[in-house]
Amino acid sequence: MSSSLSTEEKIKAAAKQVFISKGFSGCTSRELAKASGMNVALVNYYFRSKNKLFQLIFQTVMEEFFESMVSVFSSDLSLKEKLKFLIEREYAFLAKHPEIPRFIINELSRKDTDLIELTHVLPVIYNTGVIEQAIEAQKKGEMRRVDMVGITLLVISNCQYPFLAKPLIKNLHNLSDEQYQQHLELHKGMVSEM
Amino acid sequence: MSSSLSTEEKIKAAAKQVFISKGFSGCTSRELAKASGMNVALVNYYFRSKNKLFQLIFQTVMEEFFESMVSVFSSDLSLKEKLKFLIEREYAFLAKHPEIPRFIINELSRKDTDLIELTHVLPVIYNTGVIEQAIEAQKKGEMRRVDMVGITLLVISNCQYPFLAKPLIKNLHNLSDEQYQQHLELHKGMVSEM
DNA sequence: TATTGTTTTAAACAATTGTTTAAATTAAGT
DNA sequence: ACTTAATTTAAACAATTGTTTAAAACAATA
Repeated sequence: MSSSLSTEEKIKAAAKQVFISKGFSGCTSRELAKASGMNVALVNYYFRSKNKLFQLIFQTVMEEFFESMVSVFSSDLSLKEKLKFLIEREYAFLAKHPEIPRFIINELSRKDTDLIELTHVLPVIYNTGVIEQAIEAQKKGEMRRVDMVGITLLVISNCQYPFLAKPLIKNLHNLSDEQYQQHLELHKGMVSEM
Repeated sequence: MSSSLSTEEKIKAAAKQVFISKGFSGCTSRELAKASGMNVALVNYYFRSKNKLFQLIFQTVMEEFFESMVSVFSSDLSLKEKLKFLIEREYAFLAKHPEIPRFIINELSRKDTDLIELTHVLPVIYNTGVIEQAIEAQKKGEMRRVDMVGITLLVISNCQYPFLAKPLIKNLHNLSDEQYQQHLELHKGMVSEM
């Protein structure tokens, strides 16, 4: 099945996995090559350098990361429903890709990397009309007086952190994977209620 | 002033900074040495290896990290007051050391490191009597039916994440440091209310 | 002052890093 | 089949990695 992919795609797919789980400075060119069944020269033949390959992959990870968020915001729902749905979607995404928040936060905090352009994500979200909905709801007094930044911060805090801090919490409370999974479900319910 | 410290202390202090901001695999022995004004050989003279030095520093960072948490839990306060106070303390700590949550989560998720022992932290917390307080409060119906794991998860999610995700949120909403600071304050107030 | 042991230095070590070379292989077009 | 271009390979490159060596500088003690 993996042989049906082109060499370029194979390298990209493997590199994505390796970068996400070990970070840019946590892996070597040869590791990237070996993970895709290729050699070092091929990686640089297709992507020029380790850094270029990383940049490419980080970009796509970011896009996937915001995809569901934007899709929910642009849906035809009330603000309340949007938030509820967003939490649902976030948890589903993070259950599939639990390593991604750590990866993104990490690499964004690297000072030595080329600046990542996120500015194009912002207009997309703003264009979904969700901002207007929030202002409207506040006028009607349906919502606490918190701006959009506050809401997203609250929502993604409680969605992402439990995945982000899994090794910390597990270690701290001496939990098995199954036990932690249970707490995740409980937490999700609680977040949805607030 | 820095010259009043011993060589060993200078190296430790500098290495702490470097490790926290760049991670174990994000820095080199020579970088650690230079940051303390010493040379590579001295680092290994006092600490045997980069890995040993890291292990030592990670240990102390973890202890500092849990210190305030434990001190609050062992204080002579009601459960409600403890939680309120904990949030206050956490925010104060994180304002001083905003990089630490990322550092800890990151290094704990590394598969190739020697296992970190956190188990001694747990008994300390349990011995503060805070667990008994929680059970008591639940019996009296003063508290929602959530266990200790759920509470700590909720609290530290909302305390740590805003610092953790600063580069992400700032980038996403195009905020200045000052603007982000304002949102932090707002968020803190909201968390305290819940 | 001579003799310890401790601290610091510069240099070296082999191994690994990211990247490039140039030749070998395969594929495509005529 | 012949030619050209695209892909893959193994080997090499200089630079950097973590760590060690052995000698120098220093401090303490007698």
